[in-house]
Amino acid sequence: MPASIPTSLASWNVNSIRARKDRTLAWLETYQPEVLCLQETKVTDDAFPRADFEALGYHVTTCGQKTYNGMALLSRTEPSDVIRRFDDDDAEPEARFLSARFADLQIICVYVPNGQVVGSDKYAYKLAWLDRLQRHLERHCDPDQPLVLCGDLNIAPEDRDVCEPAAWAETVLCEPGVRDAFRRLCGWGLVDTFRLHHDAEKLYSWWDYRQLAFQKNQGLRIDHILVTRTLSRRCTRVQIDRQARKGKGASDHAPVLATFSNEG
DNA sequence: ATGGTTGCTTAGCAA
Repeated sequence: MPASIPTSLASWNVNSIRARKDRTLAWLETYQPEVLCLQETKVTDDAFPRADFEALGYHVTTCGQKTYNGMALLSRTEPSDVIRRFDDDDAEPEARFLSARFADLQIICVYVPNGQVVGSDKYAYKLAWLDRLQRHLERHCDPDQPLVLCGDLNIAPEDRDVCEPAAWAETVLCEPGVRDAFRRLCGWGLVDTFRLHHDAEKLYSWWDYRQLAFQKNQGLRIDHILVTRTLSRRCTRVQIDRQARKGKGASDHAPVLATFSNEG
């Protein structure tokens, strides 16, 4: 078993790293994952509060922009082969794709476009973006090698991932087009680690700030850790940390944490 | 009831 396989890896849409810095630092100290993939950092690379995370012993790899989107990879070891934005388009204005290598392990962190409303220009962009992600995997990655694709996919893959499936069915998080895209990613060779360990369970990773959605548990599971076969065999546990969504000053997303063993 | 909440940036957008 390669030594580079992390014992644990997490993904969290923090909805601004500057607004969530203290919560993120505290969470890291508690769970101490090998890698934490952040989305919606909402900050340019030069303004990312990297020193605070480096002080905890993490390398900080950012792919940010002003105001919107943005990701960061916090990791115990330093990555190589960092790719920011799809490498087939240097002009891509939105920071939504960050890929890095840790020895023989490839990690791709994504913040998939939300899409706003089915039928809108933004929704067409979401579907096109998901196609580009699929193409990236097909052209540049190997499903037989250790690879993690994680982040805010803005897709609830099945009805069991949705509080009220009928009410959400025609929204940008659930309608058939995005669920097809999710299935195509899995068809390439990815496994939804959460469903390895939670079958019929309805657990969510995002709750709207409005209408007391969290208190009423009106959520959806749209944040995912997908892995190739060689890693799914070693995935021993996946948790969604609801605790982190609680209280004033929380992100509207909870972190997802996957644990791996070195035994295959 | 087309609302409501949050963050960034400062009235409006995105989620």
